[in-house]
Amino acid sequence: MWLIVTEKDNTARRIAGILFGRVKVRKIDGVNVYFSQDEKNAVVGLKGHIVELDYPKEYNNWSKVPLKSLLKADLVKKVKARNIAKALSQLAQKAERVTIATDYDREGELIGVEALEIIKKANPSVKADRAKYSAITPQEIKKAFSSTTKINFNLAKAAETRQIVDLMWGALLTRLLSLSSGRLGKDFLSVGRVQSPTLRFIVEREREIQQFKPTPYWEIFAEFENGEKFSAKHVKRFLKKEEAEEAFSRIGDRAVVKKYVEKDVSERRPIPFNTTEFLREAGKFMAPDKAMSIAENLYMNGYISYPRTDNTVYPPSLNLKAIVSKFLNSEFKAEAEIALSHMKPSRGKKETKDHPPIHPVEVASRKDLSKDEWRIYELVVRRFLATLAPDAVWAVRQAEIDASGEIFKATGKQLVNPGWRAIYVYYKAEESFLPGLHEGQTLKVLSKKIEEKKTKPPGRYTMSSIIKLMEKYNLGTKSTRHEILRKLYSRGYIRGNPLKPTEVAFAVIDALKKEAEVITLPDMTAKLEEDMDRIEEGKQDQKAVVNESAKFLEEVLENVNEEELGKTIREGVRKDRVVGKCPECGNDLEIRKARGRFIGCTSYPECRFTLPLPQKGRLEVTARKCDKHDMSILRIRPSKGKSWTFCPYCSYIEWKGRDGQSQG
DNA sequence: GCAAGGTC
Repeated sequence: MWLIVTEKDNTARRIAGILFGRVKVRKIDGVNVYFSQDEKNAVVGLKGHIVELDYPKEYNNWSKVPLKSLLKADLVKKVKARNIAKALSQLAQKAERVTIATDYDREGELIGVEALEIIKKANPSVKADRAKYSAITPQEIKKAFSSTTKINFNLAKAAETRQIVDLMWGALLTRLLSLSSGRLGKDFLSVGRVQSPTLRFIVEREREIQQFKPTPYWEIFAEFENGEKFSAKHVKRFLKKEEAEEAFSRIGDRAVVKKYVEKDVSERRPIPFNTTEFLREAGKFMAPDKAMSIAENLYMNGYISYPRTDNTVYPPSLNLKAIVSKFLNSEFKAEAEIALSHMKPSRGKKETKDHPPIHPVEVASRKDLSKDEWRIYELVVRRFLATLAPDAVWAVRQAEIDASGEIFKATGKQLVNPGWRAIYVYYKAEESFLPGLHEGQTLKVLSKKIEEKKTKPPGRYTMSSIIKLMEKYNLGTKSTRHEILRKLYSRGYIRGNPLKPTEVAFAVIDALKKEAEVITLPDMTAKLEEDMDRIEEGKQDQKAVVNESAKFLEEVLENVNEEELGKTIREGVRKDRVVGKCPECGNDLEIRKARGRFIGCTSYPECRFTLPLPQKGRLEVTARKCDKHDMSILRIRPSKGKSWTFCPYCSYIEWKGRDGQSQG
């Protein structure tokens, strides 16, 4: 038998369809296997990595295992998907040839080799080869399977090295920080090659905001008239009040048009969606992890294409016109017609061969989908149609006006041909008015005003802007970035959106910068990429790369002052428990634990002010404050049901009020 | 109970 192994069930099914025509599906150990009619060929799909690298059981007790021993431990491969491993072993016994047809990239090569190792154990004499394809189309698949190559074990080795290095650094530093600060169990503090640099970006932005000193400046505005009224802004930003006032007083009641231009400016249609762009846009109304899971669902149900892609260029094999035509019989009829009138696809900078940009594949109707699913589906449809539509055209007018030597600028923008904007309705077209003028024309100055403003600190990152930043620095992959963010939330490192780091996050980043700064920098990923390339080329071996990491980490352990490290982190943890100021003595109020949890004053026993707290459910301090009491809003996440938020002081007052009534 | 990477 010829056995073909793909990265996931879905591609197994499609490849079997292309290669065999008619397919017999049978479940082996609960796993779909796609056979040809004569059962001489079979395709089976994995679930990505089916084995996981880990420390042996003896290393499980964090408190008892010396950290140093983690550096010398032999890692083991634990089977994660037991049923798939069993199915592979069974199929292997009947197979004389196995073709690895996982994704054509580094991680895919390792995923394939993992499966091959299980197969070889069951049948050592099986012959193995590799099929490489970059699109699941009949031509491409047939070509790949008629011209298979050798398995690239060096490439798999490179991916495995990444796993070892990530685990080693992650486990050692995670345990070091958690142990020294006493944050054990579910409260542990994680460290990693991707999450820590990401967190550092967030922490450093917050520090910039905290240290920001607003400086005042002055701007001058004026209203002019040539029959029609319009306003304009002085070209200069004044840093001194006196200068602004001098300029202001010079402006008389007449002005002259110095320059005037009218032109049509076209605004390019948006580029096709890759995962990052998609999550960024969905981020306007939905959290990225939710948007991602909905997109996966829509994909599984055949409404949209594969949502994990870096590609922003439609491949020529994609029949765009056929897809657009489907929407002529849908509520997007008008939009589809605009696209069909043009049909010139835009293209982004990134072109990869793995998957096409995200696009709809089937027409859905509103009643087939939940409300959120529909919003995501609609976004994908509108984006797709917009990428094929004509550019938008704006009529732009620009004027420079001289008012007694003071120069003002005014612009008018009017959308004359909406093009793609009629389809992609997520950006508002902001129009502004300027009447037609001509150079040398005299204007009346109707009014003038001077405004004091202040420079503003940079904004916090949002979920979508941080994902964009991660992409820029090559941190994580299209499939993991949103999960890294989720991790930062669940570790209590960040709160809210825009992202606000907690005090623990500050403490963790400060501690890491002092003890092992490389783990907080994107450079580490860059260096690892270089090492992996060299391993793939056969110029570097795994051991050398792993030893280099071990040596560095050993030095960290030798130089670290655990007591001091623990102290800084514990101080951060303490600050995160502070919810506001005590109304009786003005000291910090914090979440405390005695028999149950409650809010108490830090100057206890001098001050005995307390507030009650619900005893059940996970308690979180949110980034928001109550307007009335300047106290942090708290959130309870019950084990079942929806989470809810409250101000501890407000709800205490309310509760006391009700109590008073029942007694009186 | 640790990482990041696949996939669900």
